Amino acid sequence: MTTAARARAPRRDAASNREALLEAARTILNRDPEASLDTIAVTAGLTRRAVYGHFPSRNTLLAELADRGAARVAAAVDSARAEDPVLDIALLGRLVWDEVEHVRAMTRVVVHGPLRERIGPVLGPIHERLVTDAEHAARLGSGRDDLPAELVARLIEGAAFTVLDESARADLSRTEGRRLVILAGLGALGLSWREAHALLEANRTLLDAEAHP
Amino acid sequence: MTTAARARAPRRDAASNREALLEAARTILNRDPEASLDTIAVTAGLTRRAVYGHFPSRNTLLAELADRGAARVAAAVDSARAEDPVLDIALLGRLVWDEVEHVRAMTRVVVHGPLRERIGPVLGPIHERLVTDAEHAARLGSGRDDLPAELVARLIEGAAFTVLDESARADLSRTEGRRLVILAGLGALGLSWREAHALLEANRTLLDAEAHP
DNA sequence: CTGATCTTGCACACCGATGTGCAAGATCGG
DNA sequence: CCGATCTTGCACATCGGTGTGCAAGATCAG
Repeated sequence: MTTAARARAPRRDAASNREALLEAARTILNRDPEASLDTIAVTAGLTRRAVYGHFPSRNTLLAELADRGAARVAAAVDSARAEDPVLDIALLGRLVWDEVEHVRAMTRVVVHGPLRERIGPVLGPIHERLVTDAEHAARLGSGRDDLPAELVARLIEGAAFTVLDESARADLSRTEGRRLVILAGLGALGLSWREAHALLEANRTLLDAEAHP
Repeated sequence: MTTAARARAPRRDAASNREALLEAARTILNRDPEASLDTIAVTAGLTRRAVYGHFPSRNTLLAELADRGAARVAAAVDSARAEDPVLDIALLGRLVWDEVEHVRAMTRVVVHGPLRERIGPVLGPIHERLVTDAEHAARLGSGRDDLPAELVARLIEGAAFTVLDESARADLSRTEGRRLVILAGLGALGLSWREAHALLEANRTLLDAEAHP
């Protein structure tokens, strides 16, 4: 950058160790979101002291982890969109679910903790899309009209988190999680369970392995 | 108890200070569940050191707080029961809501934190009642049949916590909270929003000031 | 092989929290 | 008023965590 360029390229295990730290943090924090830096370092095969050779502080590590996750979710969310608002909410559930189900226990902490503001640029648009869908569905008569769309969107988000908790507790399969997060979301939107069930039957791709309608 | 009886009755401010500590803990912990013992003591008009004259440890204080809340919830829950399972779930929502809405932020921490086992005897029966209602409703065709009753019960509980979070965020009124917790619960059970709405219209006492059907 | 780069192991300072000991003081009961 | 009871203020120990400094060693690039 400035005057003195590096005399030599960095050792190649520097990058791999850095990745190992992020990977270990992902694993450990998903088990215990309050885990100490030492636990993370040891899991990565390093010492706590060595961490500070890669990250200036604990928070920096966590921030980078959150950034990566947020980027993946953002890309997934932008990859597809449905015209019908009810279908779009189901689709949104599936897209987000696929990106967060492998960090189930961590998700709530990241979204509701101090890192929330950091991933705000990702969360905001998702929330707005839910609000738009909710009021669109209400106008069409397919979604509830007895609560403000803003509130409906929050109920749907809350339902998704409940499924996240439950799936971490009961160790649900990926497909079961998809189904559950969609059913719970549509229930919050005001659909009867038969309607939600029928929608899933009519759109089997929502549960399929790789679907980008 | 044993040989040496107290020479004199305890000072009357001992009891009142003890109550002040519990009251302060309720207030402070509801704002910040991680609040320090010092904050609680000062709020009660005492010193941190004085707390140990009433409680042997921080945890003891919290435990007594949880016990009192649990006792109130247990009494409320046992005060009424409806024949129809759907109506019973709505009723249950209202009964519990009225007892916990004044400690909104604290509820999730107590139920999901280390004090959970302490209030287990209260939580257990409520959960069982929800499960029974859910499978009963499924048999009648009024509740969802596409998920195990155990899971449906958890979704209903999760919906209630979502409403709790939202009500703390948006400072909803007591009545709005009642309505919301019932609607969210019935949505998780699989009712359409029109059905849920109709049920509330047919049972206005669910939202009334003092109803014991 | 040489030397830069990375890791380690120790040390330390710092922070915020809980829990105790003890003496002096304030407060209330009889 | 006397004395038991409660509160205070201080010091201290303990614990677990983060962040740094420094020297010695391991590791890898060239």
